[in-house]
Amino acid sequence: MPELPEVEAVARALRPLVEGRTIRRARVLHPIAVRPSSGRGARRAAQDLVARLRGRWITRVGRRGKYLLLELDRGCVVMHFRLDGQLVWFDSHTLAGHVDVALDLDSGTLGFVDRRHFGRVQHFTQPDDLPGIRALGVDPLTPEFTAEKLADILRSSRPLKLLLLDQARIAGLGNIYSSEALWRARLDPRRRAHRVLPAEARRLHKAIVAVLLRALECCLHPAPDFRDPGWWFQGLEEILRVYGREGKPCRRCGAAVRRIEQGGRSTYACFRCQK
DNA sequence: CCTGCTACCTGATGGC
DNA sequence: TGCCATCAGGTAGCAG
Repeated sequence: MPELPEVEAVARALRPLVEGRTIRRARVLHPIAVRPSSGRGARRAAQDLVARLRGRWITRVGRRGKYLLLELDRGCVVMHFRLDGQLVWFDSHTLAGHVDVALDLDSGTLGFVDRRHFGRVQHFTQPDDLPGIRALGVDPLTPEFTAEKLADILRSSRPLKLLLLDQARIAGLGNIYSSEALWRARLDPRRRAHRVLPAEARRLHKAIVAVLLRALECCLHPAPDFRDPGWWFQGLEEILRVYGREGKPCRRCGAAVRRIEQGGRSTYACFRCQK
C-alpha cells in the first residue's frame, strides 16, 4: 500500500542498514518478482539479476515517486512495492517466511516480500532506463513543485482525482492521499481540472504538500522496523480524514462521507464541503 | 498525443 | 463450515 510518504520513510530507515554494504550474493526465490513488465522471461531475468548484483556495493538509497532505488557502484536496483510489497531484514543469511528476493550483504540480508507478486525488483544501468521512472512527473516534496507548476498540471479536462493519480504529472500520490488532499482543499474529486480557479489551485497545492508531510511524519514515528516480519506503519489510519470513512461523519461539517468510483477505483469525499 | 479500460496476482472479508 | 463474490493503498499495455 505504499505511496510517497511510506516509500520515503522506508528509504530513510534503510540507509544506515545498507549504504556502503556489499552484495555478496542475490537470491531470487520467486522469479515472478523480477520478471520484466512484458510479463515473460522470469527465469532468464532472475539469472541476469543474480549475475549483475554479485559483488556490487550499495552507494546510496534513493526514491523516485513510489520507486525505491538502491544505487550501486555499477547500475541500480529498482524496487516497486505496488500494493502489498515490503522489505524485511535478517541479521543472518537464514530466511523465514515468504521472501521473493534476498540480497545477502556483508552485514545481514535484505528481503523483498510480496505474496501477491504485483511488486518488482529489477536492475538497470540507470533508473531512467525504466520507462515508468523516465515518465515520472514532479516530486511534490521538492522545491520544483510550486503553485505555478500545479496550475500548469491542471490544464487538463480530466477529473481532479484521476489527474492527481497520474504519476506522469505528480509522482507519488496514490489512491489514499489524493482523496485526502482533495478533502483538505475542499475540492470535488469529480471537478474537471481546468475548471479549477487560481485560488482553488493554490489551496490544492498547499493541501497536497501538507497531507504528504503529515503522513511522512507519521511514517517516521516510529520508524520502520524491518526486523519485525509483521511490521507495518502504525497510526496511519488515525490521520486519515476521509479515506475509508464511507458513511461516517465528515470531520469538518458532519455530513456523511461518500464513496464513489472513478477510473475503477474508490474515491472518498464529503460532497457538502467539497465543491 | 491523450484518455479510459483491463489484466496482472493473491489473500482477506462478508454474505448466504 | 464451506463456498463464492467482492475488494485491496498500482501500473503497463492496449484500443479508440
